[in-house]
Amino acid sequence: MDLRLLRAFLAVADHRHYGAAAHQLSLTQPALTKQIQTLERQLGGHLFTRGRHGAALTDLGQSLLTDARDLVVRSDLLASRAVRFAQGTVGRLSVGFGLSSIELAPWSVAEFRRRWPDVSVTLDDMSSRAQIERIAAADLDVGFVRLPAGAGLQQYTLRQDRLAVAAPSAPAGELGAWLREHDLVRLHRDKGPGLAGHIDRFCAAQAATPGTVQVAHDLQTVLALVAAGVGPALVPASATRIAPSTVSVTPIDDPGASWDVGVVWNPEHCPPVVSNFLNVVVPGSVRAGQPSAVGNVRS
Amino acid sequence: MDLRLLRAFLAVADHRHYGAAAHQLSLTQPALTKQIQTLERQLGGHLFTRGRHGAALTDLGQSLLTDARDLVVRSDLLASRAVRFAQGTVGRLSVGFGLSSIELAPWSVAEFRRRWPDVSVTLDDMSSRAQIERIAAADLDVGFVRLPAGAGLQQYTLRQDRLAVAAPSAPAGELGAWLREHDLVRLHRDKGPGLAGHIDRFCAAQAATPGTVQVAHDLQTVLALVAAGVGPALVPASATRIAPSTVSVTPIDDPGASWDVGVVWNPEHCPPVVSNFLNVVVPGSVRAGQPSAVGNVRS
DNA sequence: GAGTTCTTATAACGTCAAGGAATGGACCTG
DNA sequence: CAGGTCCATTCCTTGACGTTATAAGAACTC
Repeated sequence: MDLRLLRAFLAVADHRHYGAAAHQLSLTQPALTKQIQTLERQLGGHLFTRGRHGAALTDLGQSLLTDARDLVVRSDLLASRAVRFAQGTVGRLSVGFGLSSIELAPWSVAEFRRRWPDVSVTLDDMSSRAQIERIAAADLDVGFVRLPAGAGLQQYTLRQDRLAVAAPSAPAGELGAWLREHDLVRLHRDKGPGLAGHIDRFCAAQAATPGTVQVAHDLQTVLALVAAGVGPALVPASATRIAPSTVSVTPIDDPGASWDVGVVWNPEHCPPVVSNFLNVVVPGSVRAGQPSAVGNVRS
Repeated sequence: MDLRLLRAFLAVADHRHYGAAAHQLSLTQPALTKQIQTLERQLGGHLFTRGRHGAALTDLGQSLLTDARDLVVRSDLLASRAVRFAQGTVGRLSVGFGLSSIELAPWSVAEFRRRWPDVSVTLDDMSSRAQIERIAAADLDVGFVRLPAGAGLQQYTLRQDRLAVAAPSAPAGELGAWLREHDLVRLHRDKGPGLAGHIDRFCAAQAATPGTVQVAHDLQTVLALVAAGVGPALVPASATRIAPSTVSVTPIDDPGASWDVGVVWNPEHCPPVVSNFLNVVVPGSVRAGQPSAVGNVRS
């Protein structure tokens, strides 16, 4: 069953005239005649009764008509959907975000949704480390994470973040000394292994090893505990926004306290939707439209 | 969108191996490679990631898979249905019958239904004249009628029928004299114009012009009126079976009282279902299976 | 790490069928 | 009967498809 022959059949059925049908198909009449003859040979029966008034459908032709139309329409739909999918106009995209990107991800996703409304976007909240693992496994498309991402992945730095002291009042005196005198409210390691590691390294660099007053499972709670006077905490400066007004957040002005935040993706798994998303986040970063092009489209 | 390419795509998707897929398609591997490349070029994206372990579907391939399967299945269905329709294995058949063929038609149709269960048969009850008109207009496929059918139609004689006298008791004496002494219960002309004409001609040949006692609209009623003593009637001898036991039916032994009954069809409109039906009615009358064949079926 | 063995991709070539131009033939119309 | 309108046929060119042979790449083996 060749769709080309079915299209020929439908054209003739519509026009009831070989010449007109051939013109519509950009063919000459003899070519069309041969196509219809081929189809009739394959089916084993005549599709049209030819006569002075042109071509009229036989019973067989009539019985074929609706289904043939249906099939041709479906094939066109299939093709157009596939092309749009290949262009990233439709499809699915999963985006990861976490502590490091509370402000970055939502905006990017909203903008992407506006530009590509037919792509369904999934937002997943998880630690930078988990994002990176899943991106490497091609299980997640892109992520907003604490950099660097690691080998094999591509990244783009969007901005910097740094540690800040969250306490009822700003710490007085030298920071290292202050740290040596306080135990900290901490975020559970699993919820932010990158952050935890960073805090450890920074404290070590300050020659301090503060203990743990209490562990919380999200940043909101950490800040609430700080506000309740349980103890101070080291938090990302970007968390200022979600801090209660009774908590003083003091960014730490030290190179060792800062890190890069950016978007990460897997160059081995970069379908058009991903390229399009990256172009929203970092305009001009990736050529858009046909990143996985395979040559010229003919038909 | 070429179904051949979709089949290639599905084969590779199933086997995840070009060689195996090519074998299934009775192709060599390079040919299959080219088909997939063609499809990928048309869609504008890769369908498979090729590697040591064969070919794995990309997102694009995955998104195409179910719809492609559906389309291919539908095309196969369409083709097989069309072929069976062309062979007369499925389809529609309208059969006409009337007074002349009360016993012939039902048996033929029943037998045909047994042999070709997927053809839906419509039985239409109408006069021979109406059947012939509709057959000539290709509005009815075949009919069981009083012969001859007329120009342009083909017919086959199945048996003879003749007039019979239906009366409370068999007519005594010479028939012509008897006819001249009785008025008749008659069937409405429109219900059996052929029969009515035949009766008129026969009576005229017997030098009788019997009047009309009463007109009924079906044969059953005519016989009931006879049984009720309203008057005698001339009816087809084949009507014996439906006559009440109190009515004596005496076939008339005269060449002028008999006629042929047979099956009629339109040679200009003789799709396979019709040929198949005729083969049931008159085994061997028409070559079965591919009466409207158009050459050899290749694919 | 060189060789082997899996893959898929490419090159070269022959074949066959699709399409175009010209022509034929059947049928109606004036 | 000439002219017009259809579809069918013929002949020819071109290109697409498939085959054979070979390359190229990646993952094992020893």
